[in-house]
Amino acid sequence: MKTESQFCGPADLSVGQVAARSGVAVSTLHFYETKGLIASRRSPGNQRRYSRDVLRRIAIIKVAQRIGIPLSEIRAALDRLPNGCVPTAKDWAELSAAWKDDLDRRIETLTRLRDHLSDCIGCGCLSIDACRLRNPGDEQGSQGPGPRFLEAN
Amino acid sequence: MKTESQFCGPADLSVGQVAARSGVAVSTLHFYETKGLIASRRSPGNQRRYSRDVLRRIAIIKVAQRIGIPLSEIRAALDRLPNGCVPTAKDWAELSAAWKDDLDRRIETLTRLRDHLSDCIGCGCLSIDACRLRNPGDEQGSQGPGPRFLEAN
DNA sequence: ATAAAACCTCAAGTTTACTTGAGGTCAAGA
DNA sequence: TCTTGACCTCAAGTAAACTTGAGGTTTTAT
Repeated sequence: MKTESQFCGPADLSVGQVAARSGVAVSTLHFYETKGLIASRRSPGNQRRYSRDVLRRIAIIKVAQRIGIPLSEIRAALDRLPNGCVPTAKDWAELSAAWKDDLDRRIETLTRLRDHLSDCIGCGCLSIDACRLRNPGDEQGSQGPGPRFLEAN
Repeated sequence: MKTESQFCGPADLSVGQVAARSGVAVSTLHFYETKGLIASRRSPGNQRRYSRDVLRRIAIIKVAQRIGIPLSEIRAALDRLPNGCVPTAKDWAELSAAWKDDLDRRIETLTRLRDHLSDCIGCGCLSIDACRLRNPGDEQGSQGPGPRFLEAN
């Protein structure tokens, strides 16, 4: 409140300010920086200074995370943006369109799973080789972290 | 193939056999056992012996995982079953009904997110405080592992 | 009787996405 | 000036769900 530049210009933001405005912890901002998701300049005293674009970038990151995109992919997507580190509305349009497809696929997968589940409720058919629920086929359903078990058939 | 008991009775299974039939790795079976998800008897030589029910139990675990239920909850659900360690068709009906609700909720959340995303594609509205995408509200979207950031507003 | 395949235990490693802590620096108000 | 509060850098911890490895025992097939 006190250090905000009087005229509402593009004054740089400190980590604390970015944290407050974006809703992510300071430690997370540090972390994102090490992961190459955001960047910062330094003040004479070696403190991080962000331009306001970082807020938009973080917004994009958070949306992507809610969709279920891992940080590595988010980073890759942001890296592919032609406009350096300032995502434009057009960039956002492209990203969000791609991610929407991703989301569509996830929703479809889960919906299919749900339908099978409905079919199987109460039927007791959960046999190892017969039930469709047991044999994923196209439905991947991998969204945890860590090494995933590769279904080997 | 060779050691299967001749008459197709309820002969106990070794870890390797369970692994082969269920599609999960031996190490995973060990792991599930330490987590209390499955149980085993021991042979005179201290090797694990499973009754066939374990296959059904594993089937249930895998379905639940695909739905997105964490192992801890799966364990809790299985523990709550009245019938000891052999889930009956009725048990399965109850579990799957509960999990279907869970799945329904997840699908709804993602669908809502997708709709917002569609609204926002190209509009460039991704401003920190205005956009609905940025302000989760009811949509939790937490499905990663590890400590989650608690949205503090 | 043996050799090879399958098991056993326990400790430690892996990935993702962060957080916590220690030990020290910078900036701003009283 | 001095005392906070905000920052900085590393290193290490956390949680989930497993995997890998070392060192040793059982089974099983020959």
